[in-house]
Amino acid sequence: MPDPITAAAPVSYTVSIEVIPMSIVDAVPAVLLVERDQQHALPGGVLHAGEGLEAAVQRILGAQAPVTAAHLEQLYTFVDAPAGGGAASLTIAYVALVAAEGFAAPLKAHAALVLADVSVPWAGEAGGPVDVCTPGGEPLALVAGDAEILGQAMRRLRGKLDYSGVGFALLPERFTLRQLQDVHEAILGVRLNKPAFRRRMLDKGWLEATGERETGASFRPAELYRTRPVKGG
Amino acid sequence: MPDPITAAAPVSYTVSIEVIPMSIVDAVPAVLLVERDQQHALPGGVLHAGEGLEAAVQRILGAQAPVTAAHLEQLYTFVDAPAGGGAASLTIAYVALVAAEGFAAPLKAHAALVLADVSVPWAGEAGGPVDVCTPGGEPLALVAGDAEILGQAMRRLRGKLDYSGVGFALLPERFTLRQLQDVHEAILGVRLNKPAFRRRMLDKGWLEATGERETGASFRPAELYRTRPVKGG
DNA sequence: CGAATAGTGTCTCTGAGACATTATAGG
DNA sequence: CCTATAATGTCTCAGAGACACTATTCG
Repeated sequence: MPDPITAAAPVSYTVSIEVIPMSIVDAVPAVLLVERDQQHALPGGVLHAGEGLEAAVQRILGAQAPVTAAHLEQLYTFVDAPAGGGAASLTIAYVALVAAEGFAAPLKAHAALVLADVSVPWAGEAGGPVDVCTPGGEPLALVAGDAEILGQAMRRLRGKLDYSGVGFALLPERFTLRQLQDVHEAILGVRLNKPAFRRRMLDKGWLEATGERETGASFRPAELYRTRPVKGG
Repeated sequence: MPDPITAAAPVSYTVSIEVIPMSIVDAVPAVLLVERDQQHALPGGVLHAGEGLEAAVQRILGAQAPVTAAHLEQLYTFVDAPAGGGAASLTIAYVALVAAEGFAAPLKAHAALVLADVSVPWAGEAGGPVDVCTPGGEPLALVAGDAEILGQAMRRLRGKLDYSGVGFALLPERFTLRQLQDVHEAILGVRLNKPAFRRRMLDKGWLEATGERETGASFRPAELYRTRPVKGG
């Protein structure tokens, strides 16, 4: 027995998307933020008609922070606080994982883009305070709500890190085991044991040695690995 | 540089919610489905204006499958296939975990409600085919899309089971370790080792012995436990 | 050869599975 | 005293941390 009013005219929502373009820069988790009115916000925009969610994420990234996301992941959806005007609205948060080199070009091209280091303490499932600052260490003011989103994103990554391949999305196509370990340490915020980390990664069978080696180092060059194409799907 | 048309009139979406009322019945994962037109669907409805997401979930459950959910969890959001009419719409899927006894009353009260056993094979992250049938073993026809949602729900539960307390939401307030193990085995679809399971659970510190014992069994009664109130938040 | 890092061998410790043994209820 | 299940002790094995040692590149 539906209410006749809502049945005749179901409530309409404006649907926004917010994206967290995230990477590991200098062994620290970092995101791209857009500067607006002295504050810093995640890139975002409105979902168009007939547009897929991931397509919208790509469009918004292209317009505000043109990075190549190696992994897109939906985080969660929430209703926005009513904005006075009264139009109901909803936001869907996405995480976009990018290799570190992917941040340089957009930072040069878009003056409003800012690189921010993120630190999220381990506070169980609930999560503690999220700290965002410039690589220099100056704290940044975040738009209301974005700190919470960043915290959820970091916790999601931590949870998925060692049973899924999300870590690889933060690295270039060829990488050394040390780089992979740096990514894991940055996300987890913990130092890991080198031999144990190597064993675990190689035993998973996700990696393939290329036979090539790092160049440019003044010490023994590390072997380059790539993710192994999974056979059979 | 926003497009003037969409900026003036941002696209409106109708937002639906679908809920998976899930429990473990007779050591098997089970859900409540609504029968409609020879098919079976998850309970669902439209999000009202100014309504919170969890409030909407509770309202929809109350109307279609009145259970007491001990744990609500947002699963994911997707855009619906355009329904001819052209109105854009979006669905948010939720999981509602219920203690097994909570299914009896709504099944009696609502004729359209059906209890269905769910089986989701372990097929990595991608997931394999989802099988839904009556407790008797007869397969049920699901509305398009709902099988995928059920699969995601089961995989989410499997992932969270042993680092979070979700398992407790599927049990009454007081329960035996055997019941807890049955819940874990049902969700994971695997037999677990009894001494190891006991040790792990007790070591986590989430449990508290009540000193009371099971009644009615014709053998040694098991001790009843409850979840320990977490101190300090 | 020295510096710096890659990569490996080995010992130990912890946590889980396997299995057997003891404990306790009803009939 | 028999049966069924609870609860626990112990052995073994696998995975991870700690640590030291070897390997390789540049200057």
